[in-house]
Amino acid sequence: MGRWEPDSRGRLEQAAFDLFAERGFENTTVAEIAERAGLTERTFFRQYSDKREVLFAGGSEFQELVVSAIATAPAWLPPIDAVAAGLDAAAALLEERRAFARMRQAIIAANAELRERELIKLASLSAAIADTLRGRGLADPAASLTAEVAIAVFRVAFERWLDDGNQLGLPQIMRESLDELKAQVGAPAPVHA
Amino acid sequence: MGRWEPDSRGRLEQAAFDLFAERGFENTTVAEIAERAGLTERTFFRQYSDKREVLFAGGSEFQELVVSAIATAPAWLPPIDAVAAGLDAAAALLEERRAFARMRQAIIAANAELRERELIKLASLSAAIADTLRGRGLADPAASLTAEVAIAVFRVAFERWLDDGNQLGLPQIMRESLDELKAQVGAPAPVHA
DNA sequence: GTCTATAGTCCGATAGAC
DNA sequence: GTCTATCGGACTATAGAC
Repeated sequence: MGRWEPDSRGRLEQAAFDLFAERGFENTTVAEIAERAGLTERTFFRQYSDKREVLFAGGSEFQELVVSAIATAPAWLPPIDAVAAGLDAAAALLEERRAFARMRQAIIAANAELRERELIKLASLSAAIADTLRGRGLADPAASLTAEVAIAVFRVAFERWLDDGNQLGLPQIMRESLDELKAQVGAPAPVHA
Repeated sequence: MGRWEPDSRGRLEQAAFDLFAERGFENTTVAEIAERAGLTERTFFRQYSDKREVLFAGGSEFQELVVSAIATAPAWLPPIDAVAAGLDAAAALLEERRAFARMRQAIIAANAELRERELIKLASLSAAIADTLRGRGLADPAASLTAEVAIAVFRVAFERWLDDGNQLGLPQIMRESLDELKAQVGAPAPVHA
């Protein structure tokens, strides 16, 4: 046991999440978050590069899960199907945390700065996926494009899953979205005169 | 003629661009931009919601160009090909401003906040494209997915065009990227045991 | 056009763990 | 001793309020 209460990170994240949910991101100061966690502003900034980052702390584990699912998919799978395996892994994880995911997404949707931060996290995930695909022997630009497609499917499916009173599970929505995309992209180009 | 020098927006944009290029985004204060443009800090913030926005002022015309190209594409074109027409229009515009585009992209790439802002502008473009596709009668989620694919192709092609000593023109790189994506997504899924 | 709150940085001090 | 985590206060620039 140290001089201080343990798990300062967890306390900061919990406090931030609660306050953002209660009164919104911009009506919450870092000082208030720190105070609720029994810490100081200075400690907050030592743990998180900025105020937004506290909401995205879990992202790196998520990224590792997706990347490792793609990396360990059978070598004979075409890239788009390896990527589908990554989406399955992501879907399985999120499926268990639907209530939390919805609250978190509501906080993010309500604030432009948070939406920006979310996009850059997805871009980072896309870059990591592209890297993994290159590791499977896929050259650029195919690797980057396939990774972007994965993110597109994820984003659209995730939103549909949270949105309405959708009865379907996320894994299934993911697969349907990927099929829909294949249908669109594969549409035969008509012959012009 | 008014009491002040004309074109305060243009002067602010020029001053900001020059200063960002010289010493970087974060080493430039809004006060310095305003001073170089012969205006005050207050005037800057009346024109632009924040310091980053001055670099993205031209974005709305770009968006309108792309959207109108998609909207006016022949109705019998499948969505993915209508979107390709939009990419052609974008490519033609940028092709003429390669030097400017490269400098601007270098400024953006050097700063995380600017990269975030760029991503949200692309997300807004994606939403506008999806809207246009829905106007052509394409239902969701196909409209959103196709729009995301368009952005993915644009992003990858644009980067390749600026990157190396690439001799190819942007329109051609765009088309090649779209074909590459079609090849990846259309790859037949193998049959498992 | 002035005034102010907040984000975020920098320097240093402190106190336990190892 | 070294390492690491906390706290304190002063400071600048952004951005919004008045």
